[in-house]
Amino acid sequence: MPKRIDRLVRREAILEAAVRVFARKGFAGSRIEDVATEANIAKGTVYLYFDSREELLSAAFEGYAARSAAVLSDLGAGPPLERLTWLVRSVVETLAAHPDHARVLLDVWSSARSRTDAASPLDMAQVYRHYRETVAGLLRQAGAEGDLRPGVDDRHAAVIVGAIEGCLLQWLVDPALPLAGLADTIAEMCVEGVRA
Amino acid sequence: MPKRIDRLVRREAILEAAVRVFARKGFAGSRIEDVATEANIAKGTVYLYFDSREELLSAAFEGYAARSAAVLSDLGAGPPLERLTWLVRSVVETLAAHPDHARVLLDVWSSARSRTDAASPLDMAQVYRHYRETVAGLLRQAGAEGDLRPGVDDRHAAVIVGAIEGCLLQWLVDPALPLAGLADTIAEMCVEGVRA
DNA sequence: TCATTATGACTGACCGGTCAGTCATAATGA
DNA sequence: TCATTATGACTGACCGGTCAGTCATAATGA
Repeated sequence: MPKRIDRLVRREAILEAAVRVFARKGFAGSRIEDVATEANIAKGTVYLYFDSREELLSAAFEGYAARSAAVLSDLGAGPPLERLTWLVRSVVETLAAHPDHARVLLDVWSSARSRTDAASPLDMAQVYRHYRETVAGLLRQAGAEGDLRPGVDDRHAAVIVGAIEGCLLQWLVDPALPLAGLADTIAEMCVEGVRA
Repeated sequence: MPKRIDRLVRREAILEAAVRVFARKGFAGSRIEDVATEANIAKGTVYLYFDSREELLSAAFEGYAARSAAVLSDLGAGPPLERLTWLVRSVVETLAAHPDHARVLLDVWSSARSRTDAASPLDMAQVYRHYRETVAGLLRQAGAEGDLRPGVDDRHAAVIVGAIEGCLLQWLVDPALPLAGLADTIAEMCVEGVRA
C-alpha cells in the first residue's frame, strides 16, 4: 500500500519542518504558515496531516520521548558504574546530536503548566521519572556490589539526571557552552560523586 | 515624597500579581487582563506602570537576577569546598523558597530565543555565566590548597551549576519531586565529585 | 469653614492587527 | 472520469494597547 507509506513519509517531513521552525522561533512565535513554508507546502495542507498546531508540538515531543526511551533501554552489560558512565554519555551525546529537537524541549517544559487536559501526551514529568528510575536501578546494583560510599540513595539519581539536564539547559540558553565537550566531565562527576 | 513611594509600592504589587499569574498559566497563556484582575485593578492601570506585557516579564526576571547575584556575592569565609557547599545549598534553598519566581524561569528560558532586540534584559546566559565563574573561582582556590583530585577544571563548574538547575527543572516539571529535600544531596555530590 | 476648581490616577469600551482553522476550488493521477 | 490530495483566500475569535471620560482627593480662596 504505497498510499499509506507515502502519507507517513509526508507527515514526517512536515513534522521535521515544524521542529526546525519551533527550534528557530520557539513554539509561541511559530505560525502554521511558517511551518508550511518551511515544508514547501500550503498552509491548508498541514491540516491534512495534523489536527492542530498543538498536535505538531505533541508529535515532536513523542519523537523525543521515543528516542529517550531507546537510549535508556540500551544499557548493555558490565559493572553498574560503567553502565552508568555509558548511560550518561549516551544521553548527553544524543541531545547534542539533535540540537533542534533539544531546543523544542524549552517549549515542552513550559507547556506542561498551561496544559489543561490531563491526558496530555506532553508528559515531561513521566520522562524524567523514567530517567531517575533507570539511574536509581543502576545505583542499587552498584550498592549491592559495594561500589558506593555509604548514604547514597535514590535522591542521588535525581541529582545525576539533574546534572545532565542542567548542562543541556545551559547550552540551550547559551550555545557558546559546548554540551558535547561536557559529556565526559558530567559522566565522571556523577560517578565519582557516588563511588566508594 | 509620599507620591513617588506610593507609585513604587503599587508597581511592585502589580509585578507580584504578574508573577503569580505567569507562574500559574505561563507567560504565553497570561493575558494583561488576568494580571489586572489578580491585582484588583483595571487593565488600563497596568499600562500606567508598565509599558507592555513584555516589560512585566523583564521586570520579573530582573528581580530573580538580582536575588541570584545577592546569593553569589554572599559567600562568607572558610575553606573553599565548604564555601562551595554553602553556595550550592543557598541557591537551591532560595529557589525552593520562591516557587512562583522559579516557575517564571520556564518562560525566561524559552524567551531568550524568540527575542530579537539584542539589548534584552532577559539575559539568562549572563546569569549562568556568572554562576559558573563564581563556582570556577572556588574550585581554583580549592585546587591551590590541594583539595581537588587531578583533572578538575572549569568544565566541572558547569556541571555543578547544571546539577542545581537540572534539579530545579525536574521540580518545575514534576512538583512531586521535592527540591528543598535535594539541597544537601546536590551539595554533597558536587563536592564529593571533585574532592581529592 | 466650605464652596469651587484642579489634579491625575483609574477605568473599561474600543480599535486594529494577527492567526488558527475552514472550505470552495483546482490539480493530480489512477 | 472521478477519487484523492493540495491550495490559499477567507473568517471570526482573540487580545495588546489606547484614550476619552470619571471621580476621589487636594488645593485654593472668599
